[in-house]
Amino acid sequence: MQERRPRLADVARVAGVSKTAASRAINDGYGVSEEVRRRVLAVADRLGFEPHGAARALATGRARTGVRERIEILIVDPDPQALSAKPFYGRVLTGAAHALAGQDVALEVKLVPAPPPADPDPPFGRVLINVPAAPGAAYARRGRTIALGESAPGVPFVAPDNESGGHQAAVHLVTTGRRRVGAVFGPDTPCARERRAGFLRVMAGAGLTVVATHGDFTRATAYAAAKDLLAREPRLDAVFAACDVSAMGVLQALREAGRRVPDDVAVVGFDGSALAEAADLSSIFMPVEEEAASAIRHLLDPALPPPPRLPTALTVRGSS
Amino acid sequence: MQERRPRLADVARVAGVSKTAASRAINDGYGVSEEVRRRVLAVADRLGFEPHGAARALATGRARTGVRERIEILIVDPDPQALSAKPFYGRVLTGAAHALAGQDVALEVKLVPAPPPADPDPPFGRVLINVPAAPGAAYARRGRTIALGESAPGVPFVAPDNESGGHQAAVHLVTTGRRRVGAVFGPDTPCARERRAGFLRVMAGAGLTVVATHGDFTRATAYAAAKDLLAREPRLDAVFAACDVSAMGVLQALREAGRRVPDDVAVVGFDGSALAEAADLSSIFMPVEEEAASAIRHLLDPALPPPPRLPTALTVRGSS
DNA sequence: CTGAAAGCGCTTACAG
DNA sequence: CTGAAAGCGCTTACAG
Repeated sequence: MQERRPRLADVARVAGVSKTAASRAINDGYGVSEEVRRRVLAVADRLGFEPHGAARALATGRARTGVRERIEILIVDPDPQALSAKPFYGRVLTGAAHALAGQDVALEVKLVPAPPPADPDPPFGRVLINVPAAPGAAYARRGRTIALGESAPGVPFVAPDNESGGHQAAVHLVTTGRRRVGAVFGPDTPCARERRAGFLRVMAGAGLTVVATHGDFTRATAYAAAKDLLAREPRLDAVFAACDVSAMGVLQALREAGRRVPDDVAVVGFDGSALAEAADLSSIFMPVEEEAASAIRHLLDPALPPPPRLPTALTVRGSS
Repeated sequence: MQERRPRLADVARVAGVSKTAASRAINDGYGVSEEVRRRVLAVADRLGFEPHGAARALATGRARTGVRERIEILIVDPDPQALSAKPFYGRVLTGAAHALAGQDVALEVKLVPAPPPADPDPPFGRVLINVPAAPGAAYARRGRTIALGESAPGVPFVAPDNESGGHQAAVHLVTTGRRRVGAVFGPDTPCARERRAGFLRVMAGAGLTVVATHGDFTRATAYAAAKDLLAREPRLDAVFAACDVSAMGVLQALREAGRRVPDDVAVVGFDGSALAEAADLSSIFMPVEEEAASAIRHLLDPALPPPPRLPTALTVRGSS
């Protein structure tokens, strides 16, 4: 037996009123006698009536369907395990979820290995992460777009003040008396370059030269890099790592070399993720949650301009 | 000037054909001359015509709107920073995103402090995380539901074989010659109890007593707990922690007490998250991604039964 | 307060 | 191949 889904007309008929009255009773309840309202609602409930979203959307002119709007977090990362391995993404989702709390806007997560082509059904808004190229137009068909970190030219973005973060790390090391400083910088990306610039500016100002190598934000590379630094400067008394994961590799290399942390060598990471907390690692805190929340707020209300660079903060823990 | 969105009628008029022809040209392209098809498409493109999803859904009778189906990941966690702090959730999203790849089903993330009441617009399917009570009916109105870890009675769930995981950790420690074993177990939850049971079963079998305390899966508590264990058994040569974060606290307490890891004391955690990798911590790997993927596959196709307990695996790293 | 009727934008038998 | 017309289920002026 066909269980036809009850329509508004069914409710109206059973309740003995017009569709108009039924509709009003079910919606605002305005302009119907209490008596009718009660009866209609009872019938609707008994029949299990659920308004047809599409029909309603069509009638009201709310262009998109009756379904909630959604904001898409588009994560472009060739590593299929990215969401598992990098705390960054979880933090983004946290910030986004908070900014969306009570908004009745769905938060959709999309994890793709490469920037996708145009979307046939664009969302209300989207947050781009790691979208480097210049697809510009492809993302502009509907809704607003904002990136986390610099993206294609013309795409507004929000980012932490990396330069100042590097600055803070350096000041911390210098003011705590470190003089033979090493650094494992990141790859050749805007954010890594900024961290590096801020760090070196202070060191240069303090008249200190830095034993430095480039890393790729991974533990293994940083581990090898730290061994290299130690070989080049055995009296090393501090290491700045461009991210917390790198810092973990540095810590291990130092321990294996018999150096005590922080007594012999201080270590400062960058990110301020849960990893730093768990490993008792001093780190430059990046306000990732706040970045994401700002991005969402901008999407929700374009009148709120994308914020300028968000401030980082030094968190001193047991490693320095 | 009002930029009215072009309708099918506009396209038809400009192309000099009927709405019927225009519709066919735009949709299946079946039953229209090549000539007309081409012209209609050109006009549609020039006018920037985009079919109105709701109207289309209404006309075709596809009950739900024209929008993609979605699967909701409902994370219930009183900690608003949960997504940032606990790698577990990120791993769940990774597994879910993979299982959904190429399915045209949206992955919606919902982070709430407490189990929500019934949903007015239930999704196609949902994955419950940390939903303890017995809301049963509230989640059953539409779509299927599956939980990660035991949930309300009657709700199917997928979970790792925690008992066997505890077993693996114990076997590892015993077979590598550890004899004065300590443990920082978890709180009074099914999964922590299972890990504990598996661990103790082996130890009892080996005739070893375990110096144990209860933890709460946090670093701070584990840190204190480890100090306590050390006080109760100074010759401690191994510690099992019920999760990786706890293990980090244990590691610190051991280092501060001058114990070398793994030479003096071996440490094994539980989770196998990125944290263990970064900290070079031996750990029982929980197949979280796989759990989530299985859950999604079940939602997508109920014919695939919720899998039985998924196997855990020991990953030996530098701490044991 | 109440209801007949038009209309939201599209699809699809049906007849030509 | 082509098009006039009905209809998807709901909302909302408009008139009573």
